[in-house]
Amino acid sequence: MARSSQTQMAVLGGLSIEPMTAYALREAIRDVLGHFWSESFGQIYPTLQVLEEEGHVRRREGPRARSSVFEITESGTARLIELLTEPIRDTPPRDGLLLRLFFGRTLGRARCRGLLQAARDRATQNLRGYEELHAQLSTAEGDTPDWPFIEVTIRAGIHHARATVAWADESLTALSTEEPPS
Amino acid sequence: MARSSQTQMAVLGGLSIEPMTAYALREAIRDVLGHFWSESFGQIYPTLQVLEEEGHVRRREGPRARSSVFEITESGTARLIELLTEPIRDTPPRDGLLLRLFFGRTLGRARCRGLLQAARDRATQNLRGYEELHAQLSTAEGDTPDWPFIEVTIRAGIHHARATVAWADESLTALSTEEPPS
DNA sequence: CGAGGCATGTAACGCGTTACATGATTCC
DNA sequence: GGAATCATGTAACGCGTTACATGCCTCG
Repeated sequence: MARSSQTQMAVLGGLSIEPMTAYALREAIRDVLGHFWSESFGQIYPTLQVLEEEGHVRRREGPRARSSVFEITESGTARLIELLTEPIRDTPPRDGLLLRLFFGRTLGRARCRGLLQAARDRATQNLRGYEELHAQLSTAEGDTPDWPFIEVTIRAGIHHARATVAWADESLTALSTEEPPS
Repeated sequence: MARSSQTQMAVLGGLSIEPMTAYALREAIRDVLGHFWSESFGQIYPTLQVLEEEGHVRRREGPRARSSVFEITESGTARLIELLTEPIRDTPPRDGLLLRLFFGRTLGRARCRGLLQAARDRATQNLRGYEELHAQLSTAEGDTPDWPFIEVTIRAGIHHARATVAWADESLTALSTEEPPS
């Protein structure tokens, strides 16, 4: 009974879609899972070694000398389902933007508006990113069984980005006056 | 030039609104900042000691023996502004729900729908929580200069909760068929 | 033949949580 | 007088990031 690992979930999950090198796995996580997940090299390599020892992944010769392509084994798939079924461990929230806005009286209205505008810009940019990602992946993966699930995660990003834009607009209006109304 | 600390920001910010004991500070952070921030005892106490040594907070006799009420000093306010002005350090995202849904093919549609339904329920519950919080604080703090900013953070929660509900509904529909369409 | 990207790993460090440990006060 | 809550702190541990260290391969 190995202890639970979120990194194992992401690694096994990635390999369940397609065998890859550790390097490619990291890129895939960054580019595709990037808006809701992250893993660093320092986690991925040791995790792959552990998974190999436990027989959950198999190492094959890679495209170059000293490079390896990893593929998931049957026991790895079982382990993945086990991990996926575990209760979600929610990380304590830490939103630096909201924390700053909360203390907006001290920070000042002008700076708050700056932060809100920046957040709005980022959100619209993200929105475009999601649309690109959706277009790109729907042609590449559109007819694989993974696609409907991938799409769900992208649409989560879209919904949240839109909500952020609406909230930022509303808040910019609310904080528009330089001095609070008497 | 002390190193940046997110905990210092939350602690000084809390005390900038009202002097409190460490215990009350933790409760305030949990109850009011809870939906976008968290601090644990293990952080709050050492941070208060550091801030006291640096002269950013002052310790006064508390309501009981061996208890202290902390209040922010002038240099503490300056330090708070300094911290508030620092660029936002965004924590790498880690959304366990989206990670599981992404690997939904392996997890199975039924379980995905379960997760989505649970997320939807939680979001509607949060929504109610925000409304309560809004009502409660708007009477308690409604005419303080902090209120407009507090309201902005609550409305962020409301917007995101609504977005989550809409996304969950849409996704439940998308994943409603037991077998993928041929 | 050099720059940049592919590829693999290790080690140190910091942040933050959890669990532990203790005691005062209030309310029933 | 006992339970719950207020109150203060410490210590160990784990997770994850960052920085470091190394080398191959391809393209221009």
